[in-house]
Amino acid sequence: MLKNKNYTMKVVTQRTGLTQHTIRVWEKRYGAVNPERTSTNRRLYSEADIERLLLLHRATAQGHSIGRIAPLSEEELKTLIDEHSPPPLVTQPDSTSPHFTQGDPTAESSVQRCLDAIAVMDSNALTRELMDAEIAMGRNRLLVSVIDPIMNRVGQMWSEGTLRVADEHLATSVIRTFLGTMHFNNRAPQGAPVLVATTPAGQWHEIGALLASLTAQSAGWNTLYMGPNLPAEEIAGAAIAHSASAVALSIIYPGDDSQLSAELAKIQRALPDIPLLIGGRAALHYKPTIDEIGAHYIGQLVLMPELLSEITSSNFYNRQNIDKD
Amino acid sequence: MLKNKNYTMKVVTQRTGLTQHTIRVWEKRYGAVNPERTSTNRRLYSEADIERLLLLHRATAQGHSIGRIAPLSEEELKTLIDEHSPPPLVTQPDSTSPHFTQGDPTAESSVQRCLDAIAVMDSNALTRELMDAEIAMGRNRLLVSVIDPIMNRVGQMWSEGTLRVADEHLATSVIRTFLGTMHFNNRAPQGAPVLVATTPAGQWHEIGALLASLTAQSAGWNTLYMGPNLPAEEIAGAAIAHSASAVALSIIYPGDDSQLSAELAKIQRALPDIPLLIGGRAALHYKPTIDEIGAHYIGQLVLMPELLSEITSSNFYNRQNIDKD
DNA sequence: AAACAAGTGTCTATGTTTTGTCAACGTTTA
DNA sequence: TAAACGTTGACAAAACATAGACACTTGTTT
Repeated sequence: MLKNKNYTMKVVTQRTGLTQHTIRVWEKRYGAVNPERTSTNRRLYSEADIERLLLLHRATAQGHSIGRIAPLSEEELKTLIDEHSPPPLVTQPDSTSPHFTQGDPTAESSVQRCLDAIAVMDSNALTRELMDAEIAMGRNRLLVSVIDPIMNRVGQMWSEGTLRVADEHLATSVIRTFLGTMHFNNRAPQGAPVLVATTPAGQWHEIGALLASLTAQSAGWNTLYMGPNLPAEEIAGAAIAHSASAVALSIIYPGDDSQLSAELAKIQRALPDIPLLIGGRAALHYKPTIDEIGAHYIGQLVLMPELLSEITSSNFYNRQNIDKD
Repeated sequence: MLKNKNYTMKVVTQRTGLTQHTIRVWEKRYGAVNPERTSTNRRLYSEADIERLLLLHRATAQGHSIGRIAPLSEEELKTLIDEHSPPPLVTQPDSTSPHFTQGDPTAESSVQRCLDAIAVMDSNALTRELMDAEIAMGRNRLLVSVIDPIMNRVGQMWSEGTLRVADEHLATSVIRTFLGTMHFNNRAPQGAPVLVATTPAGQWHEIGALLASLTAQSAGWNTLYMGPNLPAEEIAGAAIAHSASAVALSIIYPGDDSQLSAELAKIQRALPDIPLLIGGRAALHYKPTIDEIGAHYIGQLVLMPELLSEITSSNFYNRQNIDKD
């Protein structure tokens, strides 16, 4: 059951992103929550109160008016928020289109503010914006609708020459830190399946692997993030040592094709029974290799949860050629 | 049963980061701990007491009120702290380092616990240990006496083959994240000198540059960390754009000598008036180049603050003399 | 289109509670 | 004797609470 821990005002503001004033006025005007009080009249919030305020914050951030949604139950709030976020459509990065995430104005404006911060090289502002976005829209949408688009956009601008290399590096570094911090909360459920996430030798960009690891975490997996540029033997060794149920690799840079293909093949050969998930911007270049060794290509991050649940549900053992129904 | 070693007040203040006053008042007002007493009324704290105070300190730093959490058990405190995911780390008043410690048993045991965590690939334990160490010994000592030694030791064990590559990667990744999070608290004093910290092209290991950046931060500088592997033109461009007073580079991997030497020379040529600080494990390999282009070699992280203060005092532009001490 | 009303977040003013710090002064330790 | 430790009482800053005013947006009515 829920332990009735009591949280003070300050903690609630930190966890919900709302101000003291707003929280009190929501209570007074709309009865949004009914916290306990101490003998000296201080408010004491429960875990459920915080959860509820967080949901209300997200819903209002999506444009709903607090007066209408304050009486709703938490279930209703959740469906309300889910209805609004319609991401799981494949949006091919049309190189001519400036619009990336259509249909999600909250995320879109957040992405824009992040790009602005990157443009002026204000790493603190970027971090702040990411933290706000996480509170306002939750982990999944942050990953799929904010960070993934930002990285795509940055990569695109970099290849166009619109963005300085230094900007790209700064952004990558800040986001790397942010994802690493998110990653720390690895609430390990005991019997959960394990995913090993990393980057094969020669591939130094970590963001993709971190995104994969975090996505798997919120799908209930236990993940082991190993950092970038890991040789095949080490990847295989770690996967075996931790009885991984899957291995995720990110490939960003289309380097020496033959060498990387050989690495991939070596990994799969060492782990014949473990599904290998391969994604990242340059993964498409290696599609033939991926198909040949029976690995799984992940074109978009949004598609990953589905694949993960397939792995856990079915006995997905060494089925090399799965022809979809 | 463990022999309860008894610690004096002074030790406890050092290890918890709390003041004498606070510790006593927590005991008196909230019964936070109940230390033994000597026959002459001096307090004697056990290891468990210190642990408990450490937890309380961290929880209060996250916004919980001491009066409310003081009665909680240590288990409850731990879960309370863990629930708080993305907090900016505690800003430690680390100005309390007048004497440099030679033996430093606190730091040594902390290093040992970190290495243990690395050996079993427990990234959460490693992170926790680093957080404890930051609180217990402050930022400066954490960097100089814990993290720097860990990285040296890991590098050494890696080259000896005592440590698996996977371990080394995991440790690097966790520490990278930790340092990145520390880096976020960049309170910018307006007129402070600016340091650009990065890694030249071909050098992918970030830890050294991050350490340099953080060291400069606690010396009062405003720093711009740019991530690894930055081409010479970009380094120069960033330094000029932000009117940097110095540029710090970390070199870990002794790669293609001629190419890196050329990069270094190019950087110094583009920035004739800006001091170039070069450190890292492999920096010694490039000593001739460093001397030739007039850059500064930093053999040890501890030596950096001195060099920084020399730079500020000599540059000393539009600043009036200080007549008060 | 203009005017009005309601909804909503923020701010100020004022009072109470909580909490860290300090001064004063006595005792123990090195 | 100087430094470290102890107790007590007092104080100031921070955190929290309430009430009311204000500005801004939104939606409705005239």
